[in-house]
Amino acid sequence: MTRSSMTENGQHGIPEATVNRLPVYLRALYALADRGISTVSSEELAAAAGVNSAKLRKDLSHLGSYGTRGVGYDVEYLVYQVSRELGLTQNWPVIIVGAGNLGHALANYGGFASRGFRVAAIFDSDPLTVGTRIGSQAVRNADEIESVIAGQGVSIGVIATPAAAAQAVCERLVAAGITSILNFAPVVLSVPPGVDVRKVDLSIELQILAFHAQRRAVVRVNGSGPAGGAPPVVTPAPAVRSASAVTSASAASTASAASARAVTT
Amino acid sequence: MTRSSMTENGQHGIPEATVNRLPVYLRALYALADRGISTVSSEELAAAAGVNSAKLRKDLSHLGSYGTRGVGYDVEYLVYQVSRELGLTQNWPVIIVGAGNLGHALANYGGFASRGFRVAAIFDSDPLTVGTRIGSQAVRNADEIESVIAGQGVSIGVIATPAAAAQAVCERLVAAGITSILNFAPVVLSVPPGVDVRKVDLSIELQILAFHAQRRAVVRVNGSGPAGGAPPVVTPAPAVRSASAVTSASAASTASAASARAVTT
DNA sequence: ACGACTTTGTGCATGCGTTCACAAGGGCGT
DNA sequence: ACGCCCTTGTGAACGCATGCACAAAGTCGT
Repeated sequence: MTRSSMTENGQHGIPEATVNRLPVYLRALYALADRGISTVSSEELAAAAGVNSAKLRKDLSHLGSYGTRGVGYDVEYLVYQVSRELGLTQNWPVIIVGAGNLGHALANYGGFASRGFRVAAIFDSDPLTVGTRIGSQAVRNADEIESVIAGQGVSIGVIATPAAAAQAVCERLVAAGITSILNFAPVVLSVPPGVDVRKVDLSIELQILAFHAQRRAVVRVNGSGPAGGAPPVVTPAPAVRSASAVTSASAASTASAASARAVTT
Repeated sequence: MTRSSMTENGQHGIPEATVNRLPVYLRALYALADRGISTVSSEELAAAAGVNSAKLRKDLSHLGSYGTRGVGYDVEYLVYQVSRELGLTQNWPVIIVGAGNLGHALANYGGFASRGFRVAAIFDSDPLTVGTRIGSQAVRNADEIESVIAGQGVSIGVIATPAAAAQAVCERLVAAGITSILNFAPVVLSVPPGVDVRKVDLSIELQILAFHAQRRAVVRVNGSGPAGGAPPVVTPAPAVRSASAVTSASAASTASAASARAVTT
C-alpha cells in the first residue's frame, strides 16, 4: 500500500542531501531519548544535529507529517520513522575485508553492530592473520568471501585493505553479489552501475583541513608566511613550466624522483 | 556564507566543492606520475579521479591556467600547483587524541605522514595506555596536550576518543589554539566560529548505504520484502503515536515496548 | 468554549554546483 | 609558413539545495 498521498514519494522522493543528514538526526534523537526526553521541537533537534531548523523540518517533511504543530516531534516515534526510512529495521550483515590496523579497529567498533548492522565476517589474505580473533570473530581466509556472502545474504561490504588490493577486492565482492561498498582504501574504485560506493579517506579530509588552515593563516599574515604557530615550511621543488620540453622523456625520471619521497599507503 | 564574496579571485575564489575534490585529483596525479606519465588530458585525469571532465577542467581553472591547449596538463607541474593550493608545501604537524583502536590505526597509517603531514604526538588519558609505543611515537599523557600544541605550533587535531569525551577534548584543543579538527567520534561537535571541523563517521556511512540498498531491494521486489539475499527482518517496536501522553517521562525506558502494529517493512 | 500562543510544514527566492557546448588557443604535419 | 586538429577554458542553462517568512494547525490557559 502506498502510504503517501501526493506523488508517491515513498521511494524516490527523498533528496540525496536529506538522506545524508538522516543518520545525524537519528543519532541526535537517540541521544535525546537516552536523556529521557520524549518530545522535541525542530529548533532543539536542529541544534543537536548542528543544522538549520528550517532545513530539518523540510528534511523530515520528506518522510511524512510526523510532527505535531505547537508541540514538536515525538522522539520515540520519530526514531522509528527515520530508522525505517534508512532501512535499519532490518539487521544488515556486513563483511569487512582486510584485518590490518583499520580492519581491526572497525571490527571492534562498538557503534558498528549496535544499531542495524552486524559484522558477519572479517577476512584477510595473510595466512599469519587468518585465524586470529578480533572480538568475537575469527579472521577468515579470503577464499571464503564468496561463500559467506552467498550463505548469509550479505549486500554490504567494507574494504579496509591496502590501496593496491582494493580494486581487485572490490570486483570480487561485486561479482559475489555485494551492491554496497564502504571503501577505506585511498583509491577511486570503479564499479558497474547499480553498485553503490562510499569512501572514507583520512588523508583527503586532512588535506581539506589544510587548505582552510592555510587560507586562514595567509589571510591573517596577509600574503606571506604560513600559520601563526610557525610550522616549518618545506617547499618542494616547483617544476618549471617549460614551453618546449613538454614531450621530453626526462619528465618521467623526474616524476619518479618526486614519487621516491612519496610513500604509498 | 564565508565564500568568495570579494571579487578577489586571485586566491580565495575557489568553491568549496572544488576544494573537496582537489585531493582526489592530487592522488590521481601521483598515481600517474608513478607510472611515468608526464602529460595527461582532462579526459584521462577525470577518468582516473572518477569525475566528469568538464568539472575537472572548471575545477582546475580556479587555480589558474595550467594546461596546454591541444596537449593537456603536465603532471609534475600540476602536482605542485595543486599541492601548493592545498597548503601541502608545508609539513603540518598533527596531534591525535585517543590511542584506542582507532587512534592506533591512525597513528600507524602510512599515508598519513607521507604527504604534507606528520604525527606530532598521540595522547591518551588512560594511565595504562600512556607510555606504550605506537610506531615511532610514544603515547603521551593528555596533560601535555597544551604544551605540545604551543611548542610545535600545531593547528590540526584529530579526535579519536569515545563519544562521551569528544566535546570536552574539542574545547580543550580549541582553547589551546587548534583551529582545524578532524573528528572520528560519533557526536556533533560545537565549536566557536573560526574553527573548522570535519567528521568521519563509519556508522553514518553505513546507514546511508543501507538506505540505498533498501531502496534497491524494495524496487526489485516491488513493494514487499527486503533484499533478495534475504537478510532476516528484525522489525523493532514502532512507537504508537499517542495524542495525549506526549509529556510522559517513561518513553525513554520503554523504547523497546511491544509494538501495537506489525509494520511490514 | 474560545482566543492567544506555539510550532510545523511549505511556497518562494536565491545562490551554488553541474553539465553542455563551443570559441579560443596552441601544437604538429605538410 | 600555414592550416588542420586537438584540448583547454568558459559562457550559459539547468537543476538542486538552502533559508526566509508565513499561513495552517493544533495546544494550552483562562
